[in-house]
Amino acid sequence: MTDSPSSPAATARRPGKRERLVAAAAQLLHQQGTERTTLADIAKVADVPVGNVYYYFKTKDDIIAAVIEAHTRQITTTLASIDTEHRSPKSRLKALVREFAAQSEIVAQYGCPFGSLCSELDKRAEEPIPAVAALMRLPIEWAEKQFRSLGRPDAHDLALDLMAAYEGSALLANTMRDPGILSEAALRVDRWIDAL
Amino acid sequence: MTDSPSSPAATARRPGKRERLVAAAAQLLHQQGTERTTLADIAKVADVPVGNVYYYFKTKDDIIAAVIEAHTRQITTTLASIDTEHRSPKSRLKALVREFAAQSEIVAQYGCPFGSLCSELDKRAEEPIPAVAALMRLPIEWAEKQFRSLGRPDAHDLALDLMAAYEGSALLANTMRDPGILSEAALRVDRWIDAL
Amino acid sequence: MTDSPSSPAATARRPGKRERLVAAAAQLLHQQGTERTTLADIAKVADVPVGNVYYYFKTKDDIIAAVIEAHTRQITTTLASIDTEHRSPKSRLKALVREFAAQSEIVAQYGCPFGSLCSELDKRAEEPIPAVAALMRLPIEWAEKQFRSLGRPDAHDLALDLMAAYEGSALLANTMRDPGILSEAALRVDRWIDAL
Amino acid sequence: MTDSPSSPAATARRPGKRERLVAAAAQLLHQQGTERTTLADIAKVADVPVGNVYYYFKTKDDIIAAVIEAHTRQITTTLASIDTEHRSPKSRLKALVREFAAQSEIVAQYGCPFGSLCSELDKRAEEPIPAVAALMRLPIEWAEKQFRSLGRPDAHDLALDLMAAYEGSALLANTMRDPGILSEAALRVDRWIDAL
DNA sequence: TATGAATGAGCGTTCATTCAT
DNA sequence: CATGAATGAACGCTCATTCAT
Repeated sequence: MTDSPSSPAATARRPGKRERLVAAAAQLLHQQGTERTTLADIAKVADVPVGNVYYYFKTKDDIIAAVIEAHTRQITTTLASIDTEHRSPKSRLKALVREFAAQSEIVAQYGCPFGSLCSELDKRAEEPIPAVAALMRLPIEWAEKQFRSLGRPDAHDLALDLMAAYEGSALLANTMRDPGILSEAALRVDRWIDAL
Repeated sequence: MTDSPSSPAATARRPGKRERLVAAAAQLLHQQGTERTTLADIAKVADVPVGNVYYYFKTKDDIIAAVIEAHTRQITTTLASIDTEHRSPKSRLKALVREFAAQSEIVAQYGCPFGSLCSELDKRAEEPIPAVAALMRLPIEWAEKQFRSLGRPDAHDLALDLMAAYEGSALLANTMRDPGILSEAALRVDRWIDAL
Repeated sequence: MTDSPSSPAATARRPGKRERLVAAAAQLLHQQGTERTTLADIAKVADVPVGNVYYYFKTKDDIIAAVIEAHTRQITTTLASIDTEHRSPKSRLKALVREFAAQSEIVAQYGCPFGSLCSELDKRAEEPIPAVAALMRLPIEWAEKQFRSLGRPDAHDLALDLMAAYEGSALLANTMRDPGILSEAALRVDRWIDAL
Repeated sequence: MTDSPSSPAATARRPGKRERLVAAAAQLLHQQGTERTTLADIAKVADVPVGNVYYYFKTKDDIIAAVIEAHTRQITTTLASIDTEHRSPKSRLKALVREFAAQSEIVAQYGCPFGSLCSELDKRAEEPIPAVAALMRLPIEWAEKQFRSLGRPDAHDLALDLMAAYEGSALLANTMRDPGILSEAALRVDRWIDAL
């Protein structure tokens, strides 16, 4: 019986505890915010004893950093897969918009996972954390590239506007607890892209 | 001894302890966030003894509510004064945009005072707080009225887009610590209004 | 009924809670050492709720600093009272030795309160703490002055030897749990002073 | 396969894991004290996996006991080698004093390794630990023998005074961070021995 | 034997809130 | 009205010790 390549190792031990912790932290940070989420909360959701958390992460900030990293990776993956599955810049941009709109329900409940994290972490440190800014920079730069492919000289501004429209609509949708705000904004952005 | 009824007392104590508390809270909530701001912080900035805070506000949530109320009042005042000073819907909308852009420096440092408050308070309670939503609803409804005056049947959507553009740009400006993101977005919105 | 001058104030409140905390800390630091003494220990002995400790002392280090200060004050007082009650340098020095010898029982159990504190605190910080060194410097300088009054040009060395003899004997007495080691060493120092 | 019985194993592992642990513990106990030194610290300095420590030592107290034993052995060795290399009691005593003075730099930094250990361990247990007391008793008894050889009936007291002078000076040197205090005290003791 | 991982009790500290005067 | 003091629950974090392999 060969070891399936997806399983981490032959050792039956360690069923991705670190991953579970990061996933639990990401979920709780999104739902409760950084300050209201305790390490005990994270440990409980991940089903890991509290003391054991510190074997994987030296401080709470380290867990937060891991969550940011996980988000960054997810964004990168999503953008790469859009690049693979779509050829034209317009269809790529619209795919991103669709991706955003697909989360409208959860965003209306808890806000944009990236946006609210950026907002909160800004208050945690004096200096801005580069890794956090990357959460916004990555999709902006990607969108800019698409707009440039469309021959737009104002590609950077368009990318900023696109991202701002999403983050702003996410905030409004969350504040009003109305997913429609986000999904309808997405529709308008979609038409705007078509009209470019 | 002719103590005028409007003056607080014969004792030379500064007027408006409550006002000072609310102002201090508003400032600190903006700069440090709700969770990282302690009542002791607020009391110190307001120069009020800690124990005395509870004479004016039963709980921390009450102070936050007072801050929201103060913000609401300020928004109302601003919109009213725009109404007074400008006649045409377009110049009114552009006046609001100018108002937003004027804060770009402080917004880049601490985020939009209203937006980040909405974002944070969403995580503080299960149920959304109507007073918080009003912070967004008020300018949206006002803008909607202006767009309607311009004869736009999609006035509501335009108002949402306007506010989303501001809040989204504020978030990006804060995340990147770049006031230019906000002020340049304002320029584009300005031209967009002109072009309507 | 006049307010007795020794009572702190007319307010019946605050029966020297801070003093009780410092006294409890001094006792426990002596008996258990700095590291093994918890704030809960101190609070319990002082009969003060744990949370309340932080009203008086911001950190554990602050309590330790207060204990050092209390010790410093006690040393100063003792030396001053010896100065008052004795005229000749020799009888003063012998009074100090008597003071040391009087504590032989408790020193044999827990070590010299000053010496063991110096020893422990040395390991707590990179830099030496001046206030700690004063615990040793004060009696040394005082003794030096007495030896100088006796016309000894090597007054400083004699003072160091005197203090070293006490601290060394205290350590031996504590290690062997034998108060006799300290009290008999004191007798020999006494004769040594007489013979000068 | 002729694995000589004295060589640890065929695997090229470094010899003396246990020895390395004791050496690391001795060093860290001296520099950081017993309470501030963690098993992880010791394991890291000894370059031994944490989990493996417990194969050699059941508890932290066991490692401490091993350090005491190592110190005891070292003292015994030193005294024996002095006995070998010196014939007269006086030159032997002076050799010990020289031994003490040679460590003045490190003692000024971290205290006497034996003295501070005695001081700390006194606070760790209710009952005094005989093995700890031996750290002091051994050199005292050795010195007593030398003084007795010199025909001194007060040999025991002289030995106590000698050791007390060293330990006391070590404490002062450490507290003031001044190696000179110890080395100059050693000079005076040297002259005192000569004058006997 | 060897080792990375696990565990839980406890530590120093914070803070919203209450109380006595 | 005003205020310094009091309170306790909880938080982030540490660490000696144990466990599974």
